Amino acid sequence: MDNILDELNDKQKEAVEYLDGPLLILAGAGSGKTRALTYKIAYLLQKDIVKPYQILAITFTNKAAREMKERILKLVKEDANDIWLGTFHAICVRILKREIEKLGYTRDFNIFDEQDKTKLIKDILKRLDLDEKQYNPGYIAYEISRAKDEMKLPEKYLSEAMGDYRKEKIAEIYKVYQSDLKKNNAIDFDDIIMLTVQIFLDNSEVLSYYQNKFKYILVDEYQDTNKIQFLLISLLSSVNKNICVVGDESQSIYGFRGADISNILNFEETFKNAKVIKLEENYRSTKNILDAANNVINNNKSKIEKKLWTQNGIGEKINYKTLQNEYEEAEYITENIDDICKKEKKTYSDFAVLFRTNAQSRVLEEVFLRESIPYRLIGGLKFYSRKEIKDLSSYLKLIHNPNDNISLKRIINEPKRGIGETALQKLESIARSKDVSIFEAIKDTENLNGLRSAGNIIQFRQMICDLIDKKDKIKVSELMLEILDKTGYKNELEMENTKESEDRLENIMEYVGVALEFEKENAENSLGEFLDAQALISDVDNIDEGQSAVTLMTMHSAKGLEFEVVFLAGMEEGLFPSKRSIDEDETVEEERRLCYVAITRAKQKLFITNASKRTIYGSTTYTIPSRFIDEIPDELFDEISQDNITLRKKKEKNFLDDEYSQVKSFLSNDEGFNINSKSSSFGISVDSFLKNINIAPTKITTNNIDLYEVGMSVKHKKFGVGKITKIEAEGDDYKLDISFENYGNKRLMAAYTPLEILK
DNA sequence: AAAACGCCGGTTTTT
DNA sequence: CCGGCGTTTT
Repeated sequence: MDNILDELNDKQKEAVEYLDGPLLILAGAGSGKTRALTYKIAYLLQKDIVKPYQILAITFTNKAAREMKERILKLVKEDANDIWLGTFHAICVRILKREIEKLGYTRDFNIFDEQDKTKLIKDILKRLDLDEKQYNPGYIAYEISRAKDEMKLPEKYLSEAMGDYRKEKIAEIYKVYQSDLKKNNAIDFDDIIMLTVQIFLDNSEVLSYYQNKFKYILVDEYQDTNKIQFLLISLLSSVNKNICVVGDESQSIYGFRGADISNILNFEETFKNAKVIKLEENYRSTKNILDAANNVINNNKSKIEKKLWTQNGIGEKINYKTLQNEYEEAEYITENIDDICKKEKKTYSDFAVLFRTNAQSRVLEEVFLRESIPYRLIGGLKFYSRKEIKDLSSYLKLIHNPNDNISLKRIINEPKRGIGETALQKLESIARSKDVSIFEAIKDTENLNGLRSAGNIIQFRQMICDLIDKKDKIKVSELMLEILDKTGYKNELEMENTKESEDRLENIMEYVGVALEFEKENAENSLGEFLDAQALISDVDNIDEGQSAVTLMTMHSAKGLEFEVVFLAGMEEGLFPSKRSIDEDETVEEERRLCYVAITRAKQKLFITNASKRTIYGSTTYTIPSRFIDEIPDELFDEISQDNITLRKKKEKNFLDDEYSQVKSFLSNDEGFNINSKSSSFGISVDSFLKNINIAPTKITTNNIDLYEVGMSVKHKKFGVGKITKIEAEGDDYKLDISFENYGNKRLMAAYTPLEILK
């Protein structure tokens, strides 16, 4: 521990030792940026430059915080637990717990999740008599969220909306939303940071306390911070000016949720006398993999010049394979995993399959299950959005904070206890007229006069009050069991005795297990702490490295992680880059950065796959390989992949103008295949399709077009059974004349037509 | 009050 | 294709 600096390269050492003012560490993928950060903290403590509690260190996930804490503990003996180390949200909740009363909330505030938020917005729309179709709750939520990212309170939002009727309406909704939250003594996810900043701005003594307290502020993954996070750290660092941020603009992938890449691009201008140190040596990947990543990212116009290099060997070449459909793609992946496991000394946990959308995971899971390959799926797991889990957690939230109307409304008649819609509506309007919460209204028995369900309501009230009395006396897990028992929730499920109810019970017990786990790790476990932790937890936080299983997750979730072998599945235009991004350069660039992140997760071996035909959400589309594949030089692919590439190139060359028009007329014809499908799915519109071909002519590798013969019986998805009457070559494709039994004669292009050969 | 039905809409990524 | 939600039915 005397010479922790010896374990660093020159640049990292420089970054650790530089202590005078703002420091920007530009660190490419796998260059040991987290390592530099960790060692810097250890160094600060070891040299006794600051006390642990004077350090504020912000990570992107709770898991990263946990790991960093462990590593610091190993390096220095100081108590790393006293460091303020966590995500922006975790840190701000901690501050809010101390300071939120200044804004008129109490410490027992609840944190609303997305579902609660949407419910509240829908409530408000009803109250304001606005049409949900015109004011899509999801869109409103998004707008409010973006506004909060920029510290725009309803008044500010309104002032900017002037003249725009719709925005003015949204401003009105936002205003009511905010005041409703407060009445519920609840905050939403974005409030966690916004309210913290608001407290700082309104209370100079509070701000100055934290400004002086934190002598050093460190931020990891700085490229993914948003405006308000920037504001927060600017405020906090403005006294001591010791702000050290680490990031890589090439890995900025959260623009869609307000992350502002200019935070990192403009760091030097914003923080005077900032020092910049670049970490450019990659310790993770082979040269081939790094080459691929560099080539891809070089297609982005906006980036800070830096060249990532490695002393690692050249390594194996990249494997690229186009499969017929998503099932074959999954099978190809499992086969390769099996194969590599057999031939090399690898375990399942060395592998990761990364995809763009969670929707892709279903087929992968299916095949992994069938092939008996253990896997763990990160994210997409809707455990917490399951009804039974939401119900139980709503009970907990109501008990913790009885003013939470959203939670109360969810469970007041769950399980059924004869408190119907009319009664609830009456109670709600009484509560509103008296400006109290619904639970508060229930407490006054006079308010129940004339309600048929008054008796039931009183019983409910008593039950909740009893549970509130108990909440601080027993453990959270015990409270859960008590709720399940006293409410009759458990009994009802047991009586139902179906497969579904059994599943639900199982889920509930798993949730109780989560609480037990929490109690083990947290000495001072209170209900509030448990609920906060639940609200802040992310999917990656739960990765259990211990078990030997292949990791399946989105490319976003993979940020910051690394694996020996990585599969990138579904590398297709419209999927990745996503359909919604391909019309704008800026968003494509973000997709490209995501691709860069995905590639650089791999240490030794990279597989890229796509399916020529993919079914998602019920509709099947023919696909075009992702432009990102073209951006990787051919020579980086292995021999087996070359056929795939040659085939594609050949198609490209022969893809002449008249064929474009054929494709176009074919597509607009509504015959055969549904590449467009106007409003739905991941398919590609004719325009983007053609635009794409023009930008980067790509192949259409599809059916085994060579297999068709005149006289063959074939089956078409829409036209049914028919016989091929004529085949004519058309570039690399064939025109098939088919006489269908029920639809007459049609002329179809072989490459675009899904035909089943009947013989 | 609860179950059953049927329609519509959304389906990128998430601390 | 799925879930959510409003409507109708019992």
